Amino acid sequence: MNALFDYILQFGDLNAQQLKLVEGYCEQHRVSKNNFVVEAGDFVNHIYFLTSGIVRICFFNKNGDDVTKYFIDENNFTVDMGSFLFKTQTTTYVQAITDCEFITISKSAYDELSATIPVWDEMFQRITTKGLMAKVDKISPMLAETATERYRRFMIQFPGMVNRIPLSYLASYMGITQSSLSRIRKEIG
Amino acid sequence: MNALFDYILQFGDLNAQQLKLVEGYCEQHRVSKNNFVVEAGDFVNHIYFLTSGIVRICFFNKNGDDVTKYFIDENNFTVDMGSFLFKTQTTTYVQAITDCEFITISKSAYDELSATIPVWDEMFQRITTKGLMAKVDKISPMLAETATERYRRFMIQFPGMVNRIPLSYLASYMGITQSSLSRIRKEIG
DNA sequence: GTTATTTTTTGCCATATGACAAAAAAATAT
DNA sequence: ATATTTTTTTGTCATATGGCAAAAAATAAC
Repeated sequence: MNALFDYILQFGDLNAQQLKLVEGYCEQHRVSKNNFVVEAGDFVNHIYFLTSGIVRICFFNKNGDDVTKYFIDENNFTVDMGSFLFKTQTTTYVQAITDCEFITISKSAYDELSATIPVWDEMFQRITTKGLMAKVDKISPMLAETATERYRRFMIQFPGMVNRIPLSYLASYMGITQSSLSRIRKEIG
Repeated sequence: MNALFDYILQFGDLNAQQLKLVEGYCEQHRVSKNNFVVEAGDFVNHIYFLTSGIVRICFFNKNGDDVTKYFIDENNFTVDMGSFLFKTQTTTYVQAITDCEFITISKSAYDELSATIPVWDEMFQRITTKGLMAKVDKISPMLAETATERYRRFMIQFPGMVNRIPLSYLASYMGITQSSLSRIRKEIG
């Protein structure tokens, strides 16, 4: 719970009373390895703050390939904020790569907090915007890099995550085949 | 001006009086071909709605290569909303690829509108979020595609833009060399 | 219209990555 | 512990793309 508070307090100030209020709306949620947190077609009606584990965001392309868009690790929101805020169907899956624990807040709870805490919406606008900007900034340079550079960057950006993610997922995130990634890893060590 | 109104009214309702108010704050701005609208290091203090022309968003990597992140065409906001809203320095350049015309709203005007029109902030949150999501959705699948597929997708997503953009920019956007793109284009026709 | 400059195309060869299949290793179930 | 399944590595060859340089074409300058 502290992790969640630490996180959101970066984006705005809440007093002790407000934090208490937020805490009252929080729920615990567990998803075990390989299960889906959210599936394409769902209307997302919770926000998920990941307190332990790793999830991946993926979709299936027209050939049926499972393509990983990105990974999210501890102490970050995993949700498709767009779907949550705009009440649209998601087009992506959120899958637990390891056993995961979340703190969730339902849409109705979110709306009540929004009505009660003046800065709530602004905070979540910031969280959403910043999260999306971070994604753009991570993905965008990858195209101009070789696979080896992407792998190096990934190891730097997510130290410790590399060894917890199946190679196939990481390869599809990097846009290369599993075999190639295996060879790159062998090369680099 | 109508194009701007059409655009923002997708994201919330404004009555005639409010539109009048917005119009009063709008300014015209022209940037001629190859000039920069915004440079890395600037604090962005206007939002730019592009009414004619094409711009590209780019940055320079550590090797000094000029890397194009994406293109924006008529009737879209070009601004780095993150920098605008959070008053941070941009890290990217916005360059006019053709002669461009913009409608701009200054930060101070924006803030006054924000104070006067209740739904203003919410509308721009939506515009920002949606714009960022669109970027993620465009860039994200590219990694899993071959260069040829990327080019085909680009032609579909931005019909008419292909022939107004220098090859070198388009190539760097797609993460390949100009020569390769030239060959792909020859192949496809 | 001619010249200079920029942009695009092409040629040649090197290298990175893909496709497919099989072997090896690791994880999981019994 | 053993068998089964999943994941990773490796082998072989084909193909896509890069690097570099020069030619051709298009654009801009005079």
